[in-house]
Amino acid sequence: MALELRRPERTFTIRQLCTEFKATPRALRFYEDKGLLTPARDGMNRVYSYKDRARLILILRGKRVGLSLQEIREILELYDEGDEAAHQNAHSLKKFREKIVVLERQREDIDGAIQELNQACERLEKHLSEKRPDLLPKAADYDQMLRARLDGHADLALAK
Amino acid sequence: MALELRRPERTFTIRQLCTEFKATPRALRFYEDKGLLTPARDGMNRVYSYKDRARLILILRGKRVGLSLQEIREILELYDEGDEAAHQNAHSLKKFREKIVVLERQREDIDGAIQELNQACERLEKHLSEKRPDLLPKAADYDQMLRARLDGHADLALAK
DNA sequence: CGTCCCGCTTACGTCAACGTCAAGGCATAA
DNA sequence: TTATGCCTTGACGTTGACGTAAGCGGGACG
Repeated sequence: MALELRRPERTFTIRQLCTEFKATPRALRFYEDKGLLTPARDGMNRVYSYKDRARLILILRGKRVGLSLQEIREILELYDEGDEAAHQNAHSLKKFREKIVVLERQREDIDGAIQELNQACERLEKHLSEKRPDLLPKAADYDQMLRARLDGHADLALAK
Repeated sequence: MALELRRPERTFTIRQLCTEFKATPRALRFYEDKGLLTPARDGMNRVYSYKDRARLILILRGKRVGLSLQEIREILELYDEGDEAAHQNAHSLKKFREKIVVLERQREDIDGAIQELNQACERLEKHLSEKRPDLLPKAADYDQMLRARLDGHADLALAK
């Protein structure tokens, strides 16, 4: 099935991409409005290519790390216009470097936040095990959590 | 000076905190509106304690990692009600664990985004060095960047 | 044949996180 | 005294990223 998806001539409907990546048709059309996607058309209907799908993956990940659609568009544009407008590109270069700095700090922040949440969890578990051990999560719940985590990564696995 | 800041009885005006953390008074009042901060008052004026300042640090970092003010409030609430409502805390525990999973994925996303931005930068630099080497950043600019980065971390150094 | 279900477009609504006035209080400086 | 400056509380405006509803066209199903 992963092989199916990888076949370059393969195309997708809007709904297929939406269900695959848990987006909405409205969102994809919005991205198109903003120039981040330009799917082909079959009559009126949008037809997304394998490349469009790859762009969508980049868009969604960009969003998750806090990039604006505007910034994401700049990155995407860089990918398909190998050339032209060297002046603008100098500007892009500066902005990208700045963004990298921001993201690196963001990663530090996330590490810190994870640490603190872990500490908070430990405190909570200790508190609960003393006062209300009945409310502590059971082995079954933990199992459930692991499965959820894997589900969350399913699209990433398909994406590479 | 760091010792000054650490003295627990030390208080802060709204503007002091704003300049220290590059926020605006409007933002701090907004956080108060939403229940994330509850500074004391001297007449009409807000008086922020050392603890308020610590909360603000958590708020700002929470924002940087993409938490909503709502979520940040939940975390903060957990910090000062060490007790009571064990049932609710069991719920908090679950939410925190989920949030940790989200953050871990987010860190992966950030690593990927940094990689891509770096690649994009390399391509841009190569492109520029061939066509418009005059537009390439100079050593002075790099110096400037490093200074900016250090400034950005000054508050963190004071904060810990 | 009607009626779902998709899909399309256009247009207005919404929500978070503030920004931006407006109108005024209190204090210090000229 | 007036002026300057920081603080206050509303109240309304803004921006980004969509949601939602209205209205139409086209296959598929019963």
